[in-house]
Amino acid sequence: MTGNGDTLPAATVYEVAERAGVSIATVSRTFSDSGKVAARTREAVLQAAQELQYVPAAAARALAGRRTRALGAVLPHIDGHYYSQLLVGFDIAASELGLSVVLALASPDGVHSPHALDLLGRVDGIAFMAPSGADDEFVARVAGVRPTVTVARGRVEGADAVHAENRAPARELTAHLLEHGRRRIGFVGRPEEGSDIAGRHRGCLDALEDAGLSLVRLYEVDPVEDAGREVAERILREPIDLDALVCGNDELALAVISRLTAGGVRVPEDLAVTGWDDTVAARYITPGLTTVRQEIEQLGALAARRLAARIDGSPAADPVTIGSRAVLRASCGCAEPA
Amino acid sequence: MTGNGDTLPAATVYEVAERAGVSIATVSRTFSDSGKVAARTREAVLQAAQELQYVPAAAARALAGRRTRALGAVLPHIDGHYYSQLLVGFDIAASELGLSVVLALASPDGVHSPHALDLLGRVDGIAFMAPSGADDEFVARVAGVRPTVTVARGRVEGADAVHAENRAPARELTAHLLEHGRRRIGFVGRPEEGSDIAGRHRGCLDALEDAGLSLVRLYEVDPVEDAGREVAERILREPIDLDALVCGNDELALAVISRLTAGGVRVPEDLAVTGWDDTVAARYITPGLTTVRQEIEQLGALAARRLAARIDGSPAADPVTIGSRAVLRASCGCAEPA
DNA sequence: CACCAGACTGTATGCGCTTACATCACGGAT
DNA sequence: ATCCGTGATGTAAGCGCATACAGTCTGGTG
Repeated sequence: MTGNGDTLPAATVYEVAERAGVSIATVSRTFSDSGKVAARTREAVLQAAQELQYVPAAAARALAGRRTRALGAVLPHIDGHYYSQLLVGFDIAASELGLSVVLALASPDGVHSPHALDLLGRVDGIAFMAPSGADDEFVARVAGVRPTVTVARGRVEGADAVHAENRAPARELTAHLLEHGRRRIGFVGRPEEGSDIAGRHRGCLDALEDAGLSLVRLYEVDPVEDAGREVAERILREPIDLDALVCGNDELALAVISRLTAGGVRVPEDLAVTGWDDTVAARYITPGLTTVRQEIEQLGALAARRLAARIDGSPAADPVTIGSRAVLRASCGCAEPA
Repeated sequence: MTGNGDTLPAATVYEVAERAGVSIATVSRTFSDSGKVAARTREAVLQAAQELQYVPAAAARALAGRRTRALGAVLPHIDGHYYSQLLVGFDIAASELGLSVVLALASPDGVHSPHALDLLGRVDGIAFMAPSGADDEFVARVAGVRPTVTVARGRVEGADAVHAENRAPARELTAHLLEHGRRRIGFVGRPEEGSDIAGRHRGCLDALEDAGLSLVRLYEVDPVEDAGREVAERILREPIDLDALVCGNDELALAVISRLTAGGVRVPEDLAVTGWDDTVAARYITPGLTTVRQEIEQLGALAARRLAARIDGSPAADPVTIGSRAVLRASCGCAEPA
């Protein structure tokens, strides 16, 4: 038999109060440090609490205080750099604000489990970090009843929005390709209304227009490896006159490069390729992947802070955007650095 | 001005009860489907609830029901494949059991924010997914008062434990290296008591012993890219007679290969290298990284289910281990597949 | 036709905490 | 000496729900 198996009932304010020789109100005040407790008393309470291993019951606090002190985070249940960083930033910022984070992973297509609703009863505000999709309606509904922030999604009435910069960097990235002498450019990714990839697509078109050119081809696919491989295969099968491919994210770009290279296409000599996100693999593939790095953690932190502000009564604010910077490696045609 | 800014106070059982023409007990029963409600009544309640956009307040349920219906997950705040998958598995399993997940990220060195304590007041059970470290004491303390499960950590009295298989696969992997004719093998990673990497190290030694050999060198470093690069640099600087390197994880292996290759060492011809985790980059680097793949999601799911069982009264059970399988690519000396 | 077992539903209590409001002690101002 | 402001603490009333216990109503039995 390992351990005692059972757990003793936790101490309550009453027991702490009795032990410290004060009333429960004083215990409560001590733990919510409203500053209204004399130093001596405070010490005594803390001491008693420590001895009893007292931890305030969040449920009771939430019920009495009418706020849960928790934030909800909805993201697709896929692993990967982007969402991990987002979540890390969100959690750190939330915990700095004294808020807990409750998770609600949605399936990648945006369908929520019935428990996504439970979330509403658990938190003071919700951040939607999954890409726009089947849950648009749900988001709008939530935004009507709780402080809500969307992360890199289409605009929702009543919700705050935070974004990573897409259009301008995409424009620069594409312009960079043009400087390398590329002229026949294709884009890989589905530019869905309000999504990150739509912004990247737009920026790519901007640069092209600046140069009096137009996009040779749009491969409208999901931003996943499989889709990237398929695009590469289509290119190998029906060669078209393309000298650069701007991919909506690194997953696509990596798969494209890998498959194309295996098929005999030289990257970047025959075809330059760029990605977006600066994932780990981007710096291990050959040639190194030229991509865009963003402070996704900051984005997550921003979301948490906006939510907290809304909860504290601030009105919804204008969308906020965080910056990004290109990481030039070899896949665009630059010389591989030492 | 965007949105109404304010949120209406949420509906309660009282309002639903009144609208449906029943008592609050019936509303409560309907939502906790204890099966004690007549179909007609149930319909009426659901209807009323829908109209009022009623969502049960988790805090009140928790307080009255004496259980939060939430699990806590403690993991280091680093991004990466492994922890994402773990969390995804944990969350999916938890939500299938009707439980929410509250996050508590600890800094990578195991130091918890003061808010890690809050977690105790918020959940019915806690899973520690961060590697053993500065928080060992905290884990033991939690295990004394709440159902607790450790994931890939050293044994803790009173806590359940789940692990991924390490020793046996490491033995096989090393044996595979021996089959390739390698004899002078080194290990990269710090084999800390009870950790995954300790198991891998042990398995590596097993295979060596089986063959009457011994480890040529142990590079005892943290399992991160920087450390891998430093090991590679040390090897370039002070060449030692090594023909294979078993790395504690992919991060190390990738960094080692990358740096070594840049320094003129041919992998796998001069030196074979293996990793662990089968991260994304493992299949994009050249040569493809031979590594071990594990169903980390399953591990997370297992943790959630054990916790739920403990909460429902089951006693602590014996540690559980999930399997794994080697993924042979080219870095071990195998021919690169098509 | 009286009686009883279910099957439902209602009443009432309390989960552990926050927070208005009341109380009290104390010291300076008048 | 009296009055009153100030700061510290206590009192008590819920917060929204689960649930034990007590009805109420049906239909089947003897």
